Amino acid sequence: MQQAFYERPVLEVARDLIGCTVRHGLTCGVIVETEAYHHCEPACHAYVGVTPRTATLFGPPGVAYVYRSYGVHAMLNAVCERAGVAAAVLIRALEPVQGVDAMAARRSTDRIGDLCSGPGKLTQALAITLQDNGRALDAAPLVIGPPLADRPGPPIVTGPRIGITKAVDLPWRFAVRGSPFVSRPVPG
DNA sequence: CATGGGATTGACT
DNA sequence: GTCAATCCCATGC
Repeated sequence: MQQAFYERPVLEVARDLIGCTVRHGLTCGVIVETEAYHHCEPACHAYVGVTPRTATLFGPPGVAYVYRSYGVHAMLNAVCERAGVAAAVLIRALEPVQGVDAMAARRSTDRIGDLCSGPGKLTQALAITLQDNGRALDAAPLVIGPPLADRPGPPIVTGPRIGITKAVDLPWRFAVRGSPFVSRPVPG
């Protein structure tokens, strides 16, 4: 996926990333759930402006923004829109495709539906860490690629974002309708 | 320099 | 359903 793909309105990118693949090392999965964030709304980390933490978000598109949540989990985002505009798509869930054994070992479970069904789960399953922050998303070891050739475009549903306390009503969450691999069902 | 708050998860009642 | 773990960083003194 080239930089021009990410240098667009973040809501378009969030929708278009559904069905794309995320690969880290030997593990790979298909994106089934995303959320969009933009510095114009208070749920976004970059709402406060440029800081050491948010510098990645204000930088060029097509790179990873990885941060630690609740002191425990790493969260993977794809930086979008032109440099100077902070926006990103949070990758919230994957359908495991390749390296399932490695994912199961890292996650300490064999249940396929529990390997990548959440933003903290998928980074653990794919071994994505804060070391990946700022890394380009079009070259090894961390690559977001186009949808697999043998897969039709899935039906997509939208809804409010999960786990936030501000701007809770914006319908900026996207997911594959009926997918068993999403973190939580989309209302409606 | 001290403090408070998370874009969550898993274990437990 | 409740709740603790745990750490980075933004903010304020």
